[in-house]
Amino acid sequence: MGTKERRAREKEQLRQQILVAARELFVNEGYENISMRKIANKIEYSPTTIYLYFRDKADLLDSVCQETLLNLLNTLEQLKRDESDPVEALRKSGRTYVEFGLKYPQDYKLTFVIRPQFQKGLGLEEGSVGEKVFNYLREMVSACVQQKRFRQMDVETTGQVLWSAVHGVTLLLIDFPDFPWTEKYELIDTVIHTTIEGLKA
Amino acid sequence: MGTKERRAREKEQLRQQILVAARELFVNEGYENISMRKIANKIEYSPTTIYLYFRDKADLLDSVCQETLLNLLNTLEQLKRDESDPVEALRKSGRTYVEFGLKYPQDYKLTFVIRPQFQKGLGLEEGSVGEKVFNYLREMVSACVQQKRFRQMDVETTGQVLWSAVHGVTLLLIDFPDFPWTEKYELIDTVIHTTIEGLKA
DNA sequence: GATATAATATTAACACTGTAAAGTTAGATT
DNA sequence: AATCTAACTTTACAGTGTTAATATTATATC
Repeated sequence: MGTKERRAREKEQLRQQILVAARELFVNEGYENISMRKIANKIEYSPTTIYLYFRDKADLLDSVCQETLLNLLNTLEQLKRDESDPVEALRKSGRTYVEFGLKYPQDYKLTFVIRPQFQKGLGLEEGSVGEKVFNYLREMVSACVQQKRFRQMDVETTGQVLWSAVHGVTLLLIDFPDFPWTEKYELIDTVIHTTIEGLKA
Repeated sequence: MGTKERRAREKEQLRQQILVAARELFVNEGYENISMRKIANKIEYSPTTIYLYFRDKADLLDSVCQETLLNLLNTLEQLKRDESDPVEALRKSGRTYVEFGLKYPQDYKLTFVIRPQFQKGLGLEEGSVGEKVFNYLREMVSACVQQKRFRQMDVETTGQVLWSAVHGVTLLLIDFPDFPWTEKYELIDTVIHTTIEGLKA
C-alpha cells in the first residue's frame, strides 16, 4: 500500500520543482523582479499552488537560502581533511568561501543580505545550517589557536574577524564589478593573508 | 527680476522635500515596502508629481544614496587634521566609517548593497561623491605607506583590503543583530586593529 | 487688466503584484 | 457507489510603478 508514500514523494518533488524554478529566477533576474506568477508559469502550475508549499514569497526565499547554505557547507567540508597545517587549512577555507560567493553571486547576496531584510530570525540559530557553517569556521580557527599559531585571543572574536574580511571582500566584488579592483584573486588572497598575519601578530 | 530664481529655489525645495520624505520612509520601512504613493501622501502631493523631479523610483533611491555618501564624506573629513600619526588616523577613520554605518544602518545598506542592484553604474565613477570617499581612504593609506609604516604594497590593494574589512564587519553587524557577536565596539576595533597589523607585518 | 504661454500638478488608466477565499477535480477509503 | 480528502485552479481584492492626457496655476506679453 505504497500510495501514501508515492503521494508524499510526489509532493516533495513538486516542492523541489518550485524551489529549483524559484532559485533560477531569483538568481537570474533578482528577487524583487520575480513574481509568484512567473514562478508558477515556469513550473506550469497556477500561482496559488505555490502557497500550498510555502507560506509566502519570503518563506520561499528562505528555503532557497537554506539550500544555498547547505551547498556552501558541503563545499567547505570537502576541504576539511586535505590539509594538515591548520593555518593553511584556514586560508584555503577562506578562499573557498569567497570563491563560492563569486561563483553564485546572486545566491550569496540573497542569503547574506537580502534574506535578513525579510526574515528577521537570522537563520543562524541553534541547529540551523547557518550555525553549522559558522561552526566549521570555529573549528578551523580553534585548531590554529590551540596550536598557538595565532596571538592569544578569543576564538569567537577571531572567527568573527575572519568572517568580516571574507564577507566584505565577497560583497564588494559582487556589488561593484566595475570598480578598478586589484586583480580579483590577488585581492582575495591579500585580504585573507593580511587578516591571518594580523591574527598572528 | 528674481522670479526665475525664486521659482528655481521653490523647485529645489520640493525636490528636497521629496528626498527627505523618501529617505525617512525607505530607512524606516525598507525600500521595497515603500511605494511612490506613500511618499506622495507624506508630502501631500499626487504620486505622479514625484516623476517631475525624479525619473523613477530607482533614480529617487539613487539621489538618497548620493546624499548618504556626501554625509559619510563630511563625517570622515572632519577627522582629517586631528591626527598627526597616519596609522592612528587611519584607525580612527575606519572606526568612524563603521560607526557611520551602524548609526544609519538602513542608509548604509541602501547605498552599498541595495542601490548597486538597481543602478548598474556603481556610483564610484570619476568625479562622483563615491569616488571622493574612496579617495579619502587612498590618502589615509598613502600617508601610512609613504612613512613606511606598512609593509611595501600597492596603495590601491591596501585600501581595498581595509575597505573589505570595515565593509564586512559593518554589514554583518547590521544584518545579523541577534548573532552572539563579541561586544560590538570591541569587535570593530579588533577587526581594524587586526587588519592594520596584518598590513604592517 | 485681459490674454497667451509656460510651468506645475492632477486624474485616469494600464498591466502587474502578493495573496485570501471559494470552487473544482481526481483519487482513496469505506 | 457514495463519501471523503488532498491537490489544484479560479476569482477577486487592494496595492504597485509608471505613462498619457488633462487640468490648474503662475508668469509674461500685449
